[in-house]
Amino acid sequence: MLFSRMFIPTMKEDPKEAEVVSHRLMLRAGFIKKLSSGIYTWLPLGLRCLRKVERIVREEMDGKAAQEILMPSVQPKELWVESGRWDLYGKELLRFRDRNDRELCLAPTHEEVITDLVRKEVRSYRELPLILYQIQTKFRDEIRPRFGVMRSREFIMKDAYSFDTDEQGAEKSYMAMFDAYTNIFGRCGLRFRAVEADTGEIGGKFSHEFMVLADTGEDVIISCEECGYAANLERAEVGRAGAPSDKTGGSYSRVRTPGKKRVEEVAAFLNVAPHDLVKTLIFTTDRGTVGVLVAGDREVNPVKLKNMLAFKFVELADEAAIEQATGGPLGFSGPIGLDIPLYADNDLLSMSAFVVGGNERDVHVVGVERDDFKVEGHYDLKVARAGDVCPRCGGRLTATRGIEVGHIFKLGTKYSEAMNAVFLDPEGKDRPMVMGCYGIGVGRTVAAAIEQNHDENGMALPFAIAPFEVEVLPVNTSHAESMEIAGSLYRALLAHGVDTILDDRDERPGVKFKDCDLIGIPLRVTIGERGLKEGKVDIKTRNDKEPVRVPKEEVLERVMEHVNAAKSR
RNA sequence: CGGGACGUAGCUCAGCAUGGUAGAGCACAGCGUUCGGGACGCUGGGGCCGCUGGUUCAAGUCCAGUCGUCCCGACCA
Repeated sequence: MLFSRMFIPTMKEDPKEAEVVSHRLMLRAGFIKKLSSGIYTWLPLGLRCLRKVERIVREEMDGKAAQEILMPSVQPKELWVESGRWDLYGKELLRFRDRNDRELCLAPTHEEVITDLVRKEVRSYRELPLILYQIQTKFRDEIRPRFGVMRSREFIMKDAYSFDTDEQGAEKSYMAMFDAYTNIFGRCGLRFRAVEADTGEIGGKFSHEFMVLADTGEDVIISCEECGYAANLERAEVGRAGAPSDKTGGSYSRVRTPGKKRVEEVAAFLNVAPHDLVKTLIFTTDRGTVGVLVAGDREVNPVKLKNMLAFKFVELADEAAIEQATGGPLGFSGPIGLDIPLYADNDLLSMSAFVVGGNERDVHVVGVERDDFKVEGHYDLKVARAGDVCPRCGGRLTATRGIEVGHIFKLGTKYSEAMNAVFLDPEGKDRPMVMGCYGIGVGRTVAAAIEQNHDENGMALPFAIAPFEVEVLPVNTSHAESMEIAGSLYRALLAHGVDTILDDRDERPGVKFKDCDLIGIPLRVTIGERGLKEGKVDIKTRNDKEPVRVPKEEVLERVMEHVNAAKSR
C-alpha cells in the first residue's frame, strides 16, 4: 500500500472529546471517526487492525469446530417476549416500529435468535454438540457512551453459542472456548487475565471474563498472587478475618450525634475509627425490605448479596422506605429493635463494642455487641479490596485494573427451557439443550491493545494486529537511488507476504517519522542519502529508541528475520 | 436520570462583560527557499458563529426555547 494513496487523516492536535489514551490516539491516527455519540466509522487503518483481530478470532473459533454464521441485527419483539427479556432489558434495548406497526429491536446480543434457529433445525442428540458464532454489529443504547470504541453504543462483537446434550458436554464446550479465548488474546499480543465473573442479566451458572491488564481499565480485578484466584470486583469473595468475638451484650447506650450522618462524620464525632461503626443499609428486594450490616469502612456488594441469599432483585431503599422500615431518617438506621430480616457481613462476627444507628434523627448507639440484635446469619457480603483475605488460600488479595474484552458464560438450560429448544435423546425423550455463550468485544480489543501498548509518540501495536507490519520510509522522494531501493524492498516484502506500507509522500522526514510512530507500525525501514553513502539503510522497531544500520543488500533478509521472529511468538 | 460545561473554518481555540464589516495557529491550494524527528516566507481558498424564535435601526455577542457534544454523579446510611 502506498501511503500517499491511502486515506489516513492524522491529526497533530488532540481532539478535545477524547479522554483516554486509546480514544485520543485512534482519533489522531485516523483509525476511527465519530458520527454521533457512541457511534463510529472505522477508517482504513483502524479497520485493518480490526480485521486482523477478527481473523485471529475466526481461526481460533474454527479451530474448535465452531461454525460461522451471520444473524440479523433487527429482531422481532416476539422472540424477546418469549425469552422474558423484552421486559427485563431496560432502555439499553433500542426498540422501534416498522411501517406495519410491528415492534422490533436492534440486537444487543443474539441468544434469542440463535436459540430460535437451533430449536427449529436440531432434533436429535446426534446433531449435537454444536457451536455457532458470528461477528456482528450490536447496539446497546448505553446511558453514557464514552472512551471511543471502548464503550460505544454501536460496536462489533464476536458471539458464539454452544449447544450440548448434557452438563458434561456443555463443560467441554466451555473449556474449548476458554482455550480459544486464551489463544486469541495471546496471539493478539496482549497481557490479560481470565477472572471469575458474575453472570448478570444473561443468567446462567458461572462465567469468566477475559481482562486486558491496563491501569486505565474501567474494571477492577481482585486476585491472589499465592493461589491464582482471580475474580472481578462484582464477584470477588473475601475470606474471613479475625477471631469471633464472645462478648455479651446489654451494655450499649444511646448517644446524640446531631447532624452526623456519614460514617466519617459519626466516627470523628465519637472519636472512633470508621471500622468501629456498623452501617445498616436498607434494601428493597423481591422478598420485601431487608437490612444489611457491614463495617463502617466497607461497602455492600449488591451482586454478592443477591447471589448469596438468592434474591431475584435487590435495590437500595429510598428514603420513604427507610423511614417506614426503621422509623428513623436516612443516615441513622441501626439493627437494634429493627423488625425486618437482617443479614450481617462476616466482619461483624469479630467486632465488639461497635456503633450503630439509633433509628431516630441524631441518635446513634455505642458499645453494641452482636447479641444485642438478631440476624438471619453472617455472610460474605462486602466489596473486596486489596489487602483482604483470599477466600481460597488465606493469602492476601491484590487489586488490578483491567478492560473486559471477552466474557464466557455457561448458560445451562435457561434459554432452551424458556424457548423450548429441545432434542430427542437416545431413549426418544425430549430434553432441553444445555447452552453456553461466549462474547468478544472486537473493537474494544483494538482499543485495549492501544491502551496497553503506547508511548508519548503514539501507538505501539503488537505485530499481530498492527495495521501494517512494516513501513518502508524513503527520506527524500526526489532522490532516485533512495526511491529505487525503497521500491524494490517494498515489492520484495509484499512478495514475501509481509504487510507493508511505503511512505512515498513528498513530505519532510519529520512528518513521516511522526506519522509512522503515531499509527504504531512495529517495524520501520528508513532509506536515506546519509545511510546510502555507506551503502546502508536503517531498521528500527517501534519500541527501540535507536535504529540498526544494515548493508542495503541484507535489508530484506534482516527484515524477514524480525518478521519471522514476531510471527513465531 | 441528576449536576456542570461547551457548540465560531477540517482540528485547537480567541472574539461575547460594554451589540456596529468574522479572527489566530495548525491543516488545505499555489509559488519560492528548505529537507534524517510534525520547516520558513509570500499569496490564496474556506464560516447559516449548532438550530428556531424574540429584543433591537443593527445579534456570533442580549433573552427564551431547542438540538447536539463532553465531563462528573447515580451505593447515601
